[in-house]
Amino acid sequence: MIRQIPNSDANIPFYMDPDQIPKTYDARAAEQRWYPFWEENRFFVADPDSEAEPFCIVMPPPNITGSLHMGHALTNSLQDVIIRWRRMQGFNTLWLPGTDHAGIGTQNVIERQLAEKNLHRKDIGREKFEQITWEWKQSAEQTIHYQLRKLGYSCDWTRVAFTMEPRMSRAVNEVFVRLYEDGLIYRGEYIVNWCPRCTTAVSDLEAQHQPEQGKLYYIRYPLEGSGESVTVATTRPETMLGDTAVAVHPEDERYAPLVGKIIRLPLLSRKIPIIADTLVQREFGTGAVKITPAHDPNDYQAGLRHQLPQVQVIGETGTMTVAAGPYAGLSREAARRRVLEDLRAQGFLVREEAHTLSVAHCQRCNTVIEPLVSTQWFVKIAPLAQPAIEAVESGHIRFIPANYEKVYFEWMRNIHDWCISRQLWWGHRIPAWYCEACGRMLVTRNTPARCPQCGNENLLQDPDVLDTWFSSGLWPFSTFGWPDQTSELAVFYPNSVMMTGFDIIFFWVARMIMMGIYCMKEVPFPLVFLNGLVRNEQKQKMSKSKGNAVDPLEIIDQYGADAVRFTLAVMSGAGTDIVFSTDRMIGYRAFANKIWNAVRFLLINLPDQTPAVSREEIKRMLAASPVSIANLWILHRLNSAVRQVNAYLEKFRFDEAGNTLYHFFWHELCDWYLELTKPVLAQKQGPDYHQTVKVLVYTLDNSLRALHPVMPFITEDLWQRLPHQGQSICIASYPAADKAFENQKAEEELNELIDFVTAVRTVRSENNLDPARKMVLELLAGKESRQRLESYRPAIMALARLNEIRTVDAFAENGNRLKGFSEIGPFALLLDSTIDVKTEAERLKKEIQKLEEEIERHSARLSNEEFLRKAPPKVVEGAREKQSELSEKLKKFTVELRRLEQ
RNA sequence: GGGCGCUUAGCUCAGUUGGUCAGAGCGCCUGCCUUACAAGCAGGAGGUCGGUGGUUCGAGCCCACCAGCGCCCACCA
Repeated sequence: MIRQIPNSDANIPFYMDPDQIPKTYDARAAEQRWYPFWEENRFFVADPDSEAEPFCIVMPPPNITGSLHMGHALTNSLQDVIIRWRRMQGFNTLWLPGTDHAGIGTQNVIERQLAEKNLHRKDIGREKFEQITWEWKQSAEQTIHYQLRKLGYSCDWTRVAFTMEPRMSRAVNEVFVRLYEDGLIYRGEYIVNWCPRCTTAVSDLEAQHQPEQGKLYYIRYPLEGSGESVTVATTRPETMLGDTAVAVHPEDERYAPLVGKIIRLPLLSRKIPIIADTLVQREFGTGAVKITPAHDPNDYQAGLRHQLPQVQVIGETGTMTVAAGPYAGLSREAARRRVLEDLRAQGFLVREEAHTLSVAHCQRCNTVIEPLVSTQWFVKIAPLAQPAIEAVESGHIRFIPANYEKVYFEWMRNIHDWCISRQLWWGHRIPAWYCEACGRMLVTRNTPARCPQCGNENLLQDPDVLDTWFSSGLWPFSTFGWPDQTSELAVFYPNSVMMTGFDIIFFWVARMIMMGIYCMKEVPFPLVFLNGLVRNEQKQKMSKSKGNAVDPLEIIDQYGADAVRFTLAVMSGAGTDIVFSTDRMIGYRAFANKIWNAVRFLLINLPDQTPAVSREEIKRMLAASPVSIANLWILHRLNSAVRQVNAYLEKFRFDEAGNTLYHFFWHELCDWYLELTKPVLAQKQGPDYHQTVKVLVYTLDNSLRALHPVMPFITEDLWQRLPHQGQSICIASYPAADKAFENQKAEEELNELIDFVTAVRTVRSENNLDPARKMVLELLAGKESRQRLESYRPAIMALARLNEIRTVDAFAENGNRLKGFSEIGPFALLLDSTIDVKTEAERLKKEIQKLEEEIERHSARLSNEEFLRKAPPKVVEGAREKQSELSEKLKKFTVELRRLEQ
């Protein structure tokens, strides 16, 4: 029978008949089948009018600079796990997807494309450039959305957002104007980080410092009117052309007489003063520093203190200005070489020594940052930072892992004003206009018609755009239509949790917190979960710029989306990076196959027309009639696994949640329970058979639902074939623990059975007995043990491959027997051939030695009076019990060994 | 210069408030195509938890120092 899935690709057959279901899981088919089904049935669409408790995550919008990489797959897989889990728990769940225009990043992408055609953006003009970039945005966004769907993410596509769409611009302008009116945005001339290649200012965060091997050059500056001179040390000799002073420490006795004297700057012969300023460190270099206010942040400040002129010798594109005199027109680098040559030739270069320095590079293009004085817009950050710090201090926002709170505080407490203007073409235009007639500046929400001062209608908008993170910072509320008071905003702000990479705490998280509190008077989210980075197998950070980024689609193609998701989830420990490992992918692909075959096993054994089994039905069954140990046990273990998984997900412990599910499903459900049901299923009738079918259906149904948030495709694909209630596993309920299923006794008894079967298998394996060969087993057992055995008998016979179990009061002396020990009692496997006495004795000796060592450790503890006196009674008692258990076992082993050696 | 973190089986890592925690997965060794699954099944080997000292009846787990390694922030020419 082939069932047709509504809205799904008709070319992919969906077999219901167990005989037709393939033996291996076909991930591609399941993925193609179910995503359209989910989306078209609107399972992921949130309803702001719902009565249910809201649960909302706004997706960190990926940059439209390109396609998604494994880092996106990681953070979004974790988000989808949480979102799907909460949705199944009945929350009114919203995961809002979107993309970021990524101002400088995207502009660079387009500029590189133009460069391939030997074009500069100025060749085509701003309008054309914006048009091309919008076209790029369309295609990049399409690719990203496709990738997100392939990964199975359950986002609400009816609410997809983009940071530069009109409603976002409205929010951006609103915030800008409010901040301006509150005096928190100002415009002015300051020294900023300037990228000469991007020809824009960048923020401190975008200036990335890298250690570089350079030189410290000692240059002699002659004093005016005397033969004396002062030697300064610098790593950037070309900036001497812009020197307007030399500074010494005010308490430096060596230079005290020189303060106030005039120096004649070499090469340019400019007269500059010697000043005293505490910025100078006496121990460094010569204790005398050249001051270049136009090209160094420290010197800039010193220049202001001493009213020094600023001589800009390096221009916006990194070439020397006319102020550099004979060096004008040279690049920074060429100018440095020429200056050094000339200094050397004229005897001013005293010496040079190796020196490691920290050089700032543009985050986007890696060009060396040039500090330049220019007119920019700034956000006054301290008043915004203060409440943002308090929000975390007071616990209104918590970080997971918690130690990132320290990182956050460290940065927030030392924060500088934020340069938000960029001399770029791709971004939100700054909502400021200048009157061409009177020069009046207007900061307004909407484009003004005329100058309120002089009535002139010729107003020019500020050509700059905003730092891309300005709009990202509004994401938790701008996506809901703010500044309008929409119902979405009322329901979904604050968001429930912010999940993102730790590398953008400062860029993004901190700014969202500041902006959220400022605009909404309320924190944007109570919880920040930070995931690690994805590294390659050489532990290097995976990134597009390094060229080692991996497209998730390729990996999905090889292992299936569910295996990729499971691997990422289970590998993301608390706050640690994850090392991308194909071995793990292979392992979890195998897990998917295991799940596939477990369900296939059930379907093969399932009578036609078996109905779905509810929790209430199982509870009634437990209350009404005797149920086999195996059934009691698996219900107990499922319940326990479910309880743990829920607890782990509450704590965002994806690794533990994944491991719990994996271990339960494979090593409890498949390894033991399914094996235990085989003899029962073979009966085809009787109360145990009917109960077992029910428990199997119930257990697999619940297991699939428990696994669904991590492995959505395979679980839906299988669940649809099981007897089930409801349209899709996506909106089925998530399993929850229930005390009615707890059964410690079943656990103990089944552990006893497992111990017994394992003991028999061990004996067989260590004596190289054919695993397939059926054997006769004798069990030396008292009354109680015999009773126990009866309930296990068929299971043990099947699992240990026995054709008979005899209970005896003593082992007969005739015939060959292999002895073993279990918690139930000593047993013997009957052999028709001679056993290797020596091998068997060796084995026993080894066991005995192990036991003796363990007993030794315990008696040492128990003979320690202080342990007995100070340790909690529970611990002492536990140790005593263990001790007697071990001694008992040792006795049996010793007896057997002695008998063997006779 | 500040701050954060890591060092546990060959590899990648778990080890929550100190007392069955010395664990998992992969890899390795042995034997099996046992009618759900060879992307499988059964059995097994392997670590004095970086070093030293301390606190404690008891320490991968707490403290100190030492030795490696990594990351973040920072205006030292």
